[in-house]
Amino acid sequence: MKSVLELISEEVKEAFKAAGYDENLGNVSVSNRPDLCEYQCNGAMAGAKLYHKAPIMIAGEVAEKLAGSKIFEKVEAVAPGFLNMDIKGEWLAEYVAEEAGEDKFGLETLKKKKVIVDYGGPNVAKPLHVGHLRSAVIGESVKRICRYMGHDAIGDIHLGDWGLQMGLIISEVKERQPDLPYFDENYTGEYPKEAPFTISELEEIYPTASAKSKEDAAFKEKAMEATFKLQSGVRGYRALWDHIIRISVADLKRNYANLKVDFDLWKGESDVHDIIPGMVEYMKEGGYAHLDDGALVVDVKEETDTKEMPPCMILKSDGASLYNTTDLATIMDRVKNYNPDQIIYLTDKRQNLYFEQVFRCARKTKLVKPETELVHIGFGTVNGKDGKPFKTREGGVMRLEYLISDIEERMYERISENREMNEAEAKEIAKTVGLAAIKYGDLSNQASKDYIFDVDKFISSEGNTGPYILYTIVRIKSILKKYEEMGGSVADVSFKTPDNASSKDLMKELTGFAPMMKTAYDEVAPHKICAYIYGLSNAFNSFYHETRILAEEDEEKKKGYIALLLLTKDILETCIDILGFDAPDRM
RNA sequence: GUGUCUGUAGCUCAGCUGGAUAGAGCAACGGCCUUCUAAGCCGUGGGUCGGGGGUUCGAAUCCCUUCAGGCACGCCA
Repeated sequence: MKSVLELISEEVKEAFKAAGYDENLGNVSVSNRPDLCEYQCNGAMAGAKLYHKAPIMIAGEVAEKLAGSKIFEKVEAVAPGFLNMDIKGEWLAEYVAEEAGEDKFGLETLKKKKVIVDYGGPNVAKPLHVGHLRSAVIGESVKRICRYMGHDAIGDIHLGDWGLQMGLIISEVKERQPDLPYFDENYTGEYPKEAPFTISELEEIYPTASAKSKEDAAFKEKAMEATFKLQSGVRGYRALWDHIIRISVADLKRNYANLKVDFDLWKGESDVHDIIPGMVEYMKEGGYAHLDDGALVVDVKEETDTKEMPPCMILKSDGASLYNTTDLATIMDRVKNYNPDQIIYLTDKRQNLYFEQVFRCARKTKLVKPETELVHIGFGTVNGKDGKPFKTREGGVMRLEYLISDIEERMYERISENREMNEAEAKEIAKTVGLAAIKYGDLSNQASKDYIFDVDKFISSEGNTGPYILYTIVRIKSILKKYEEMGGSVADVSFKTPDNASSKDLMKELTGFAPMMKTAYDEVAPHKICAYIYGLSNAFNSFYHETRILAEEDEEKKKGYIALLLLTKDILETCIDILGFDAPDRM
């Protein structure tokens, strides 16, 4: 379905043409002076030079051609050459009615692509912290945007489950419980089904081991050896590793479920371990890789580069693989198993250069087809109110779990102050609203920028916040419920010509959904969705305060209002679902 | 040093493919609940768009330059 702007532009272009000018001058935009008009076209000014004519003359001539239009209520040429337009409420209502009847509110979906979204990226045996929030929250939304646009998007968590950290944990476990069968080289029996540690012990073991390795060279040596043994497939080490993964993944699943983030694939670095030797061999044989300072590298410099571009490292000088190796092997694996048209990575933006190297390397070595899109979305840092990376009051890393429960607690207090409801329901609502507050707080900022994690601001329901959006939805739900209780049927409503400024404004906002989604997808910009629903919520709330909906005596008018409410609610709920959170029924 | 990102109201941020008087929210101040959720709405004040130059009829937006800050630059991930 064509957007309002497209339809108006077509009309205005036609008028430019009829008046003897280039029709490309007829592009229309939403007015930046709502006090003067609803839509504007600046083409006359651009055309002034072309036709050696005063812009106001051109605008005047075009305005004349638009005189009998079925779309416009008002068209005027204003100095120095603006073409100002208002549209007819009648036409707008018809458009909105059509939009409401269309699948996805008239959004034209794209030719289906297979997309892999690589996000999350937590390390096993380490608790999630604020740093993991952005990848999870933005990644989930990007995946949902892709799906809404018609693509087949697969989310992969891409666990960090294979490096030195695993060796560290194994070594520490060995020091604490040396008698476990995993460390007995002569042991041939079955290993225990139960892990020798719990998740909370595991979460303590890793930092302890990590700290120890920094001070104790001998311990680090052991850890590296353990890593090597694990990677060479030593039976006991693999069995112990299985326990670590199983316990961690169970915990991660619980945590991500709380965030309403779900992955289709729980793959990790370990999954490509076996194909690395083959890939390295392929790169050597193809003449792509060469030795440099003892390390195996692939040159990724290009002639057009204006900056230094270090080579992409495939193997360290000691022959060990590294992050690059795993990522390249993962690309190879994904091409083989899923044949994606596009792979999207979400990581901290500090890895920009790194991913550029990896992508260039993958292309140069023909791991991917030339048309396969490799995209890195680098996001900014989460900062505290002091503008420095977010920390607890004590200066430590804030666990995501605690952060979330703190916010839930505060939402619970708010609910208890405002409404009478039983504790169970209040807790449930606090959870829903709290999650929306966090996710919206993150997503409403541009992904690539750093942002300030301000809990007070996020949980507030004033301004561009999650709770404000939810409150708007809850309000609508509440009115619709009452309408049905009064005997009205939501199936039996239809849009009416708007009878005041606020209902017309609301309708205009509603027409913006499809173009906004297209932009949010093109620019991979969830914050555009936030900005849109904030504007829509504002428009609705203004309308709400000006209009007595249920008390309206004219039944037809009332049905028109209800139709507006329904569409507003549908669009808001669709948007928050794409952002990755829900609205409660009341709050 | 090279590259890259950022700099807009006291604070947090939009706007950046050039258009009219640069927008929101918070904070400050003032109004609006016997009526559909006041977690709301309406209003007031508040700006050298880091600085300088250029292109243009017209610049927060494009180009150059400069200042300040963040980040990245082969054996970490």
